[in-house]
Amino acid sequence: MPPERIAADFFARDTVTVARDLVGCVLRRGAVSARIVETEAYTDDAASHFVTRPRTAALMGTTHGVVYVYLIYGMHRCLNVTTDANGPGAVLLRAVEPLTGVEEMAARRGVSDPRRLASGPGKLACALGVDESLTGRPFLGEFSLERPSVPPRIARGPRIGIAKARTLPWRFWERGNPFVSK
DNA sequence: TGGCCGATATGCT
DNA sequence: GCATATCGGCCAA
Repeated sequence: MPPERIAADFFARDTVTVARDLVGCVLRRGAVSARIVETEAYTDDAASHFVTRPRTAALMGTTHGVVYVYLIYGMHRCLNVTTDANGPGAVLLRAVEPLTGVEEMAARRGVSDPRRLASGPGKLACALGVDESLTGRPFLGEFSLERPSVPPRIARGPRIGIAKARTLPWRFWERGNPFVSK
């Protein structure tokens, strides 16, 4: 039985549900494939770019299944996919476990330790060769996604690196997976 | 383990 | 003009 390929309506659903369901999915881009092990949901909460960057993150409110990439700290990029056909939302991809194309990711990152290739949002975007030029493109035009063959053990807790809305448990990760960010 | 700091787009005063 | 940001690498201790 072949793995189930995800279609665009996957992203039309509630943002927190999409964030949870993305954990364990296999992400592909060219020769690179990787298992998503950590995500975060952002909607219209106080930490969301839909609120703090209403102009640049407007596509959170007008689209779903679209890539949103932003620059942070002047040098790191973060990869998001917009969600929810009925309201603003996006999911931040925070960490992946490399499966194939490891040399390509290592070359982009300048490190070889697999655990350091994509165990954080900035590292992930770098390893996948993602930059701001992808913003606005259909996510499934740039990547493909497959559902997990076996359901992952998912944990949840507060999001990382934010000052506001710190109590919302909208970070999801695969429990025990060593490729989750620290 | 903890502290420091880079390098820049964005939004606010 | 200024403070800040969904971070990560390096270094001292």
